[in-house]
Amino acid sequence: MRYSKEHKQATHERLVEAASQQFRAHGGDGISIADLMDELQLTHGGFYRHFASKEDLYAEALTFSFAQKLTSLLEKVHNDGTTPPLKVLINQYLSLEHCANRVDGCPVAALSAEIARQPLVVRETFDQGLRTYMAQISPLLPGATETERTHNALVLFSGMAGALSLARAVADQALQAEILGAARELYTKVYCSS
Amino acid sequence: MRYSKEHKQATHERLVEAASQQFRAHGGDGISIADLMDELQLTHGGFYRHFASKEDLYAEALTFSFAQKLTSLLEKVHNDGTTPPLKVLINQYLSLEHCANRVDGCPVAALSAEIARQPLVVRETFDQGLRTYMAQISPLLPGATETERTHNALVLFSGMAGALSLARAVADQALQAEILGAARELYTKVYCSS
DNA sequence: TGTACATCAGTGAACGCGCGTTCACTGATGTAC
DNA sequence: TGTACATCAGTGAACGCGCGTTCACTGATGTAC
Repeated sequence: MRYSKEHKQATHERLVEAASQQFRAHGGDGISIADLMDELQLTHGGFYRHFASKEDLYAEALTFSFAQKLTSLLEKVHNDGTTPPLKVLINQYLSLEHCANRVDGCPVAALSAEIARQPLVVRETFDQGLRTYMAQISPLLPGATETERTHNALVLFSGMAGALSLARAVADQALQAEILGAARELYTKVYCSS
Repeated sequence: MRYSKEHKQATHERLVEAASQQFRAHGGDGISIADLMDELQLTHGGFYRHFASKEDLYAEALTFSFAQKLTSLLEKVHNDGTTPPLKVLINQYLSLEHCANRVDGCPVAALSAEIARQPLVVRETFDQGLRTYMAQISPLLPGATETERTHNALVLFSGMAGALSLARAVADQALQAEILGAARELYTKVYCSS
């Protein structure tokens, strides 16, 4: 073989990571396979040695996005010893920084609307990613039972994703900050009061 | 003239309404001008007698979507004399019916993610639509000042839009109902307890 | 009132472009002998 | 150890398709005389 086994795997992973970022930033229709391959300094023809279709890549990239965002969120939670974990999480999710960086942002905020229109395979991948996401977050939430904590996590995250998505859509920067601030305030009050 | 003045206006309005529904259901890239014109039983060439570009139509359709959704939400609020207005609003917004009917759904839930990637003109139209939307809804919300009520409206609506969008994305119907139910419960508790 | 002309919403072919996907080919390296 | 062959990640031209947009044209009706 021209390339080692590790080389193929590495290219595959680089593709998934690049796609994960570009899909979050521009949506599934917002970047072409040629653009992605360009980013890795490859030509578009080679794409199909790694994936059966663009949809295939989209699904893999989605899983990657969930995992990456989860890691980055929890990392900052653990690095802050003084502030309550959930408060760190909320402040980080609803920050101007997260709002500006769609590339590394939460896939729920960036993609849930378009995923509703995707084929079943993609939507099932989404379910799986969401469930893992929620399972890792729910321990930080109030609630007597796991069901209750998961429900709280689902509502908090869908709510924050909605606020983030709205803030990103809005043209007026003052309104953008207002949305994020108001959401931060309310979710902190509701979930961090205990 | 071949057609009366009213005829042109009528075609224009039919186009905006059809586009408003199709954009909400399929996203801005999800339907073509030819599809839209087909729906009105016209040919695609005539489109440019009514709009300078697809983007132009998108902006007009967005304004229409806000107005239509606002009307339909408030209508049901006023038709229910017994239940508290805000509770009617929440139950309606987070219903399985709204979840299933993207065509007549809230533009925030369907389009905010993609509007973040639209040109400034469209985003400014979105701002305007959102402000009107919020101004009409805020009187139903708790809060001592108008600012406080508007903040509450922004957080409630972005939160509900996020929950709706997530429920639509999810493949598992049980999870879908769980998300809507949990969100209904929390928002009712938080905003309707007074 | 009747006639010639102007208007313009709508028609449908055409253009240019980008996209997802296919395919014959390349050539460095692994493997068989 | 050295040589011939097989492999397959990556190349780049090509295909077919759908899309937004343009444009010369149509023809029913409004308007000028």
